[in-house]
Formats: sequence, structure tokens, C-alpha cells
Amino acid sequence: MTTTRFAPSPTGYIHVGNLRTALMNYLIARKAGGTFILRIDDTDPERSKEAYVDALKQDLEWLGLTWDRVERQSERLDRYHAAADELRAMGRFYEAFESPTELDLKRKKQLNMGRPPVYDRAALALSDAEKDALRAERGAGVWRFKLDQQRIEWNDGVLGDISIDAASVSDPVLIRGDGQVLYTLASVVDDTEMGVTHVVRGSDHVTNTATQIQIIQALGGNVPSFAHHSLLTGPQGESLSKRLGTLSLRDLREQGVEPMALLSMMARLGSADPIEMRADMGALIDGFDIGRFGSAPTKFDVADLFPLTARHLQGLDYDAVAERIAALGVPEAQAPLFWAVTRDNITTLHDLEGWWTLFRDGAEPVIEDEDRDFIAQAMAMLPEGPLDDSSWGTWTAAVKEATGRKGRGLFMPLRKALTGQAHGPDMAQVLPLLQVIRARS
RNA sequence: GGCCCGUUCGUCUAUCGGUUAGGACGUCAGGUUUUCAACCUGAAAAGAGGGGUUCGACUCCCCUACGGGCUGCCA
Repeated sequence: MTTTRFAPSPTGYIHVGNLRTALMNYLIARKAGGTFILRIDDTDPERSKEAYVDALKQDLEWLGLTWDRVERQSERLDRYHAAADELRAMGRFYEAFESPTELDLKRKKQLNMGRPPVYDRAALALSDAEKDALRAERGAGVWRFKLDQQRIEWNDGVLGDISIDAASVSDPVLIRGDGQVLYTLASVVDDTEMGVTHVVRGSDHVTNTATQIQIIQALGGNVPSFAHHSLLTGPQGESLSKRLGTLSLRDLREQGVEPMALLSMMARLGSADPIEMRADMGALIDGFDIGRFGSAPTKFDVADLFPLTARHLQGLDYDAVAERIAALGVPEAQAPLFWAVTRDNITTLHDLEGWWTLFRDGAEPVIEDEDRDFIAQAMAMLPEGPLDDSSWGTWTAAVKEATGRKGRGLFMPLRKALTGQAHGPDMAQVLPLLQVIRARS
């Protein structure tokens, strides 16, 4: 049974980078008819906030990423300590007492001598008496997992065959001096006990995977299949981390990005498959294949989300937006027509408001100097009273007759005089909705 | 510094030694629509650099350059 998970830590809002990871795991589970677990990584009580847990769930729900189970790492601490005991019993776990500054110093020294900054395992040589003394002097030490110094290999779902020499990696600290369990351990215990079969995460975890494979093996668990997707960069190839603040899902939602637009992009960006607007999640699931993704860093430009959003809106029926349109104050009788007229001319639903105010209050006319007489003449010919969908045709035909103008030279000045803009919906449909024509005066 | 991954049109990418280097988005040009948008057709547009291996290299190997990641008592 295929089981995947998304394991965010509730220390902030989730952003496009997180979403990519979440979505890939979700799609794999759904495509296989398996289980998708939402696992809240809240082992750090300092930084984890309940508000972020709520926010994160809201964001996922907004996108339609439903989960089958929720797990809380903070409720599983006993499991992690049980695993730690196991490691201790088999001699793969040792206590070390270097302070952060001491470790820092060691690293710098190693670097200066041109050697890799790998923990030197000095603590391994400590006698029990020495450990007692250090413990009395400095308090409890950290617990490190003793790596087996061989090459660690796995076939990565995105990267292909990977081989990392364990000797080039420090023995990972799994439990802090204050007793807090760290990500590396918690993640491994959870994945094993929850039966996770596929782990998809960012390539920033590649080295973690190497050490985690050894921990899983030590604990006798099944090694899941790993896939590390490339990280997103900004449009110029710059690291996205600095800009992530403005790329939270909440921000995007506020800017009017539609869920399906965002999902359509994130499920394909960086893969060999074209980014196309998909109608629903099912279509996304069908076409998804993690093996189609490349391993090179992927440029992401928020701006690309808007054409997709526009395209999505063009395909929406009135029913889908009725509520939203009613909220603008559009009378129910006019609302379906309003949507039919505007939906091809908006980028996000926010743009609806602008069109509605224009229809309701009229627009400041834009009239070029050379068109002044023409517009005055045309306005004089515009019938008083309510206009219907044939008004535009009869009116412009009459104006054409009277002035000799035709084509763009006829219609564009009228469009600009009536709407104040050079772009907009079909004028024949605009006219009946336009309640005030300021150019008339 | 060490380790891992990478570099093909502007962007995302295809090609598993022999191709006119293909597609999608974007761009541009035409065409339709009496106007906007949409739509249709077409065009421009790419193998980081240098060495090998080979009859033949985008493809395999090495070096260089550049990009990303890791190198935490963060995740």
C-alpha cells in the first residue's frame, strides 16, 4: 500500500516551495489509491505555533489537498525515546559533550588544514568516569548516531543512483542536550512506524537521506523509496529563500491566484510535461509522474500564475462565481450577463470589482483631440432610455452612416469614450450593462 | 575547503551516439471577429568553454567555469 506524507513544521506559513513537496506526495498517494498523511512536525515547542497549524490546514484545504490521517510528532515523543534506547543498546548511539563554540572551533581548524569539517568522534574515546565528570560539569550531552563509515547508496526517484560516503558526514545529533528529539530521528521513526513507502522532499535533504537510511536499517525498518526534487529559484536563478515571505499561499490567494492555476503549475513545473490548465485535481493526478522531473534547479516566476488564473476563470460557469458577484452588489437579474461579459477580460476575480464600478457609475471618457467632433456627433445619436443588446449595432451603424468612419477608427474612439479604456469586453454586451454614460453630457 | 546534484530556445524541458535538436508557455507576424479578449496559422529562438573516446558526440570520459544544495544541539 502506497503511503506518503507531508511533514511541515508549524513555524510559519506554507509557501510555493512547501506546496510543491506536499503536492507531489499527495499526487503519488492518490494516483496509487494509497494514503496521504499530514504530519505536523512540532517537536520544537519554542517555535511551533498552534496558529500556524490551523493556517496550514486552511491552506491545504483551500487547494483541495485532503489528507487521510493527521499525526502530531509532539504526541509521539515516547516512540522516539524508545528508538533512542534501541540505538543505545546496540552501541550505535553515543553521548558527546562539546559545546557549540567548541564544535565551531574544531570545524574552523579542520577547514584551515584543508580537511572536511566532520565531527572527529572525540567523545567516543571518553571513559565512563570522564563522561560522569563532564556531565556533572556541563549537564547532559547530545546523543549522536554512530554512522557506519561506508558508502551509502540508493536509487533516487529523481536523481537516479546516488552514492554518498558516510565518512564525509558527521555523526548526526539526534537528541539535544535539553532532551529534545531532532528531526532526523523523529522523521525516521515516524516513516517506519507509519508505513511510509515513498518519501518525496526537496534536494536540501539529500545528505539527511544518507544518514537516515543507516538509522532506518539500524532500527530494522524498511527503507522507503526516496525522491528529491529540485529546489525552486527566483526568475533570475536567485535563491528563493529570501523571497519566500511574499510567496506564501496566503499571499497568493489574496492576490487572486486560483487554486487550480497554482496546482496546475506546481504539479508540472520542472517536469518534462507542459504546464497546462487542468480542470480538476483528477486530471492532475492522472498525468503525474515524478520520474518526469529534472534535477536542475527550477526557476519559478509568480507572474506565470496569472495567465493560468485568467484561463481558469474563462472556463468557469456563472454558478461557480455567483456568490462572489452578488457580494459586489450586482443585481441578480444582471449578474449572469455581467459574468458572461467580463469573464474573458479579467485576470483575477479581483478585477470584477473594477468592471462593476465602471458599469454602475460610468467611466471618465477618454477622447483624443482628433475625435472630439466625432464623439459629440455620435453621442447626439445615442438613443435615450434603456439600451439592449441590439443598441450597439443599430447605433454604430447609424454613426457609420453619418460620419463615414468604419472599423477600428469607428469603434475604438467610442469604446474609449464610453469605458475610458482601450481594452474590454464586447461593446454590444457592455452597452446594456452600462448604467451611466458620462460622455453623453 | 569537503561532499552531492546540475548546465539544451527568454522559461519548463525531450533526445537513452547518427534527428532538419522535438514540444509547451512566452514573444513576434499574419488571419478571422465591424471594436477588446478569445481563437486559428506561421515565424524567430538552444546544446557553458576546453580537451579526449569514436567513422560519427547534445548524448560517454576528463578538466575548467558557472548555478543549486548540504557541511547545525534547524527542518
